Amino acid sequence: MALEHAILVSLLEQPGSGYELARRFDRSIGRFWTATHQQIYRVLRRMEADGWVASQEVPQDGRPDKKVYSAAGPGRAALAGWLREPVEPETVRHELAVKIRAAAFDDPAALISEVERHREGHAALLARYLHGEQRDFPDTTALGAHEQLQHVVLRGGIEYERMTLAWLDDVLATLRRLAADR
Amino acid sequence: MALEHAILVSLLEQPGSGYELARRFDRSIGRFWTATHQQIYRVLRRMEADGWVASQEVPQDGRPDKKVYSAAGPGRAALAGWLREPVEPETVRHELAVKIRAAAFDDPAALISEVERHREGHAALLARYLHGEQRDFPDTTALGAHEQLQHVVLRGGIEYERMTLAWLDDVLATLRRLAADR
DNA sequence: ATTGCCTATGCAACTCGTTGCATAGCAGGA
DNA sequence: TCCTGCTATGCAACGAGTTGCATAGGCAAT
Repeated sequence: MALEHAILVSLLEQPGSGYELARRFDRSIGRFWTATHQQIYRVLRRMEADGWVASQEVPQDGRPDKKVYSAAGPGRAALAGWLREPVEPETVRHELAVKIRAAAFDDPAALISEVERHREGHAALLARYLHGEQRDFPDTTALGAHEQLQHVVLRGGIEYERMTLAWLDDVLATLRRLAADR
Repeated sequence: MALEHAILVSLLEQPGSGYELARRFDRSIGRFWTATHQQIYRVLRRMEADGWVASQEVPQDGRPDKKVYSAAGPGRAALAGWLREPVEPETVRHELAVKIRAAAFDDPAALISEVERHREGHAALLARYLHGEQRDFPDTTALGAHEQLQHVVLRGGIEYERMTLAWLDDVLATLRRLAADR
């Protein structure tokens, strides 16, 4: 289970409430590990019971109180131990790829608009990543260890999106060729 | 839920038993949708109850009997309907990426051998994909619709592995630089 | 002879993850 | 004014997915 570890990393980078964590997962972390707010709240309670994180009630005016969590000693130790254990290679759940193979048993043209929609989503995400890179890493010559590691993960996201865009163009060309042949 | 649909596609391409499907998921399909044999057996039973697939007992000598499943009419219809519904973008569960960010709070050098191990795995997979491409698509000028769609999905896998290899080299260079700086 | 692996299917128990709903105050627009 | 949406947390129920184990014959190597 890596959700605990992803939460720990996020809390070490910056303490926050369950709600704030959920938004971080929606934004940056979500490309590598997704989680809904339900999962996050449940895991946070378990982690607190295990002493991995500590929480503090923070009253706010104009909005509900929040419980701000931060990583505790045992959590850091657990993270260090996990770092030294091997992990499985990443898994991908790619429904669109299943659909493309399925299109062989139906009309390939029916998939074109769907693939175009996915292409737009990936293009928007790439733009957001590139914008974030400009903002957070304007000068790559003088970065600390922390920033260098964040940056190399971001570069992974950027390259993934570029690759995916090029592939979706390949898919679209194939589907259009097949549609024209009929 | 796309497991049903992935199974249907696989059975349309070639009928087979639960055990055979599990091996196909381990090999080719597994890069886009993973499933254990447990899940496959369970879903096959449900699909048969729903009339999506039909099965036939096949006695074998020297090994246990098997139940060979094939896609039935209602299954094909369900697949055609699913093709016209939008699906979510793919999700990635990338523990290694979480680890790389976690390394900022520990010793980055501790990750080097792990990343090298992952690199080897991806290099082996790329080699297998390229070998499969040579074997299954030696002449790309005269492919049917079916083969063109299979090929474009395979090209996606190939490009994914190439991209990942390049990124892992980038990660290794970063980790080694950080280790040398200490 | 025993051990381990492959084919083939399945049960039981568990954890992971999603979906729908509820509460509750405040802000902003039609 | 009403409706929508944001912040903030949580319960309950369900479905997806994993892990451990069981059966059972055949094959190959030690």
